[in-house]
Formats: sequence, structure tokens, C-alpha cells
Amino acid sequence: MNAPTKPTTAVPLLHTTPGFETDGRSTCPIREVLDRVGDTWSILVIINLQEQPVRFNALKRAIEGISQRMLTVTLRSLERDGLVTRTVRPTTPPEVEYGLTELGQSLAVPIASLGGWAASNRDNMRQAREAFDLGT
Amino acid sequence: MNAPTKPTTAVPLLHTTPGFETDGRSTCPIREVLDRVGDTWSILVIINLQEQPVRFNALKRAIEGISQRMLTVTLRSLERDGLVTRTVRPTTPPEVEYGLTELGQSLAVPIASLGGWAASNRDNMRQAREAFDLGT
DNA sequence: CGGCATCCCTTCCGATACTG
DNA sequence: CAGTATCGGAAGGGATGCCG
Repeated sequence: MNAPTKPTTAVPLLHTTPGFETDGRSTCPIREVLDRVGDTWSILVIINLQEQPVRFNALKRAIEGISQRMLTVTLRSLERDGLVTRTVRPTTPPEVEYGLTELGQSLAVPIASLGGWAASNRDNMRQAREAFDLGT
Repeated sequence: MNAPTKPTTAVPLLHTTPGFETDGRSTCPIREVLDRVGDTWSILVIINLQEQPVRFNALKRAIEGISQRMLTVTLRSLERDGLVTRTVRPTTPPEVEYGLTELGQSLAVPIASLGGWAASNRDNMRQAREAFDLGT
């Protein structure tokens, strides 16, 4: 989900190893998409933008636990991938609004269904975890 | 997605800060679920188990780029959360099969729809990225 | 208000070696 | 085959300070 970095020793994914790029197009699509929105905050940002455009600090308040730095980084990344738009209104102080692109809206649909699952099943997961942890 | 660790200085999430636990139950469900399944490999493992149970090394071969260590860690985590079952057949050499629980199957549904989005839209994301990177 | 730059500690995770 | 243990580098990300 970050800007291009140059690997020094460790290469994250096998298929990005020099000479093993598999022609640069045949990577698993899910892997590729998760590499961009599968981080800690992207999904939450998208969910919070689904209803209407939101300003930077409002977004920051809405997403519990996110730091200013990570919100900025996450928004830039989503903007780069064509999922989020950034609109500056040159007032003083400036207002910056973030919203979803059409692509972003389309991604918000499966994400919302994941959110629905989360809301319905988190208790099941908690109970399973407790049971497992008791088992040893 | 990891076993319980004791934070030393930095606390990952605000709402886990001592005195700010929000009673230990009111955390955003999506955040909570993503903390367990939102890592690099869990989603891919679940997708690969959706059809039928798969043995350890078969799974390793199926998931491009995963290391043995991360496959083990990921499977343990999913098992702990009640999403995956582990079945040992005491032959020599031993055969260990992993499969989805009912809970895991139910999670596989929204995950599959995310996968469908990924397959349909990765080219859009690539193009958006190229355009953005040209823009500066 | 909405950022960016730097510092620096923490966590992740691949590589490697060893076991039942 | 299916793991576990350990190590060390790389990456993640909070805190802080400065800016238009």
C-alpha cells in the first residue's frame, strides 16, 4: 500500500523477484488488490466515505485510533489507486473533502457485505477464541 | 492476528489504552474482525479452503509466495478464531488436512465477492495508478 | 485546517536449522 | 510431511515539530 520502495535483501513476494515476474500481469488478482487495500485502515476509510464526502479531521474523528500520519498516508494511497477523490476548497482555513470515486463506490459494496458479516459474527469469533484458548 | 502480546511502550490502538477500553465490548466490529483476518494471508487461505479440505503442503503450493512459517501462523490464527478446522491422520508420514468451519464458510461468502471485485477491477486500479504517477 | 519530515521503537516475517 | 525455534533485517507506524 506504499509508494514504490526498492527491496534491499528481502523480497516480499516470490513473483516480484527479478527474473520471476511472471510477465508482470499474471499475479493473483486478490493478492494484488489486498496489497493495496488490505492494510489496517483502508477498508475503514472506504466505509466511512460511503455515505457522503467527509473532511479530513471529521474522518480522523470517525475512525477510532487512527493517527494523522496514517490517515494521510492511507488517503494518498487510495487516491493513487483511483478509489478516492480529494477536493480542496481554498478558503481560510482550507477545507479538504474526500469522497469515493465510482470505482471506490463499487468496491464499497463487497466491503460493506464484509462489514455486515463482521457485525453479525464477531461474538462467534470471540467465543471460539475463548474456547480455543481454554483448550490449552 | 497474533497470539496475545504485552505492549511495552507503544499501544497499537487508542481504545486499548489503559482506562480507555470502552468496556471491552464496544469496539468497531469491522476493526475487530479485520485485526484477525485482514492480514496478508488469511483471506487467501480461506479462499483456497472454500472448495474442499486441503493438506498443508498442497495449500503451501497453492498460495504463491507464502512461507511455511506464515502458513503455519496463519492457519493457527484462523483455527483459534473458529474459522478453520485441523484434522490429523496419524499415518506415516502424517497427513494434516485443513478445512473451513461453518463460520469460516459463512465468511468465505463476502470474501468471494471481494475476490470477484478484484478480478474485475484490478486493471482499473492499475490504470488509475499509472495516471496518478504520471501526474507527478 | 490539513498537511509533510524526521526520529525511533515495535512488529512482522523470511531464512535457516532441527524434530517427530 | 508437517511442523517448531531462533535470528536478524525490513517494514509499520506513533510522536513530535514545523509549515502554508
